[in-house]
Amino acid sequence: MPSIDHTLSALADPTRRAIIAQLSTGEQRVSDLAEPHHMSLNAVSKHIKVLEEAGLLVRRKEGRTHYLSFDPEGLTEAANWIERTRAMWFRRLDALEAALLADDANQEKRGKR
Amino acid sequence: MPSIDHTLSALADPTRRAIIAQLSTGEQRVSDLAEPHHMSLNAVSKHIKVLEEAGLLVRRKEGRTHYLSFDPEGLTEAANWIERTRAMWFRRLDALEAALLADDANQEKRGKR
DNA sequence: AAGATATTCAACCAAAAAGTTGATTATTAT
DNA sequence: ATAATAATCAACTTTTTGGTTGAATATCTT
Repeated sequence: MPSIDHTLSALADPTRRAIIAQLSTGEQRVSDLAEPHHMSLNAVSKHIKVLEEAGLLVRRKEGRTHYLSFDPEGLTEAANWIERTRAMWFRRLDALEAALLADDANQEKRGKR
Repeated sequence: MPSIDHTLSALADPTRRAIIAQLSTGEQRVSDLAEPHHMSLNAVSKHIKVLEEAGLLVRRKEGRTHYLSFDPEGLTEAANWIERTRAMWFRRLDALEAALLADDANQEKRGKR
């Protein structure tokens, strides 16, 4: 069970986000994923491992080659946290607005009196 | 201009997410934010700085005390990245499904022949 | 003017992250 | 059987991170 900590820190690295983007067209081998990045194959292999442990990638082995694909399920917890946080904020804003409106109404009354 | 890297790695720390949660009820002083965490005030002060630099918090100084509040705007870039990524995946799934349906149709034809 | 309070700055430390190179394991091709 | 290919493992280095303590700065209170 990958935690939200893992997911978010996995996503915080640009190379890893690039790898995810590379998988938009479907599964890719480790070497294919590594090719565009100017760093060793080993380094990319490690990035893949991090993404995998974060639940963002799944690996399918076929002989000596490993095929990686993106698992969107890995994103949901993080996405939910962000949306919840925004929502809590908008509730706050709404409350504020309501308070302002109530105040306006009071002003109105006082003005008419 | 805080990058998405900054935002995501800021959010990857549980203490920092907790701080954001603490701000759901409105602005708080540094010491108030620090109080529930079992670590030094200095440590929390640093976490706040990280969140601030990531564009997730804003600081208002009033005399010697600093009031922090959450800035939901800081979340949008990260939220967009995640949503875009999910969307790109669902497009892929849709394409796949379409292909399968087309295949089914072919099977159907062949069956009837 | 002193002292208390709110906060940051600076220097340090230990652990984790991101990269490297070299060796190892498995699998496939000649 | 040998050699080539696909990938990981292991050991090491450098940088970054998350924490500490102690000193400094700024403001408020008496």
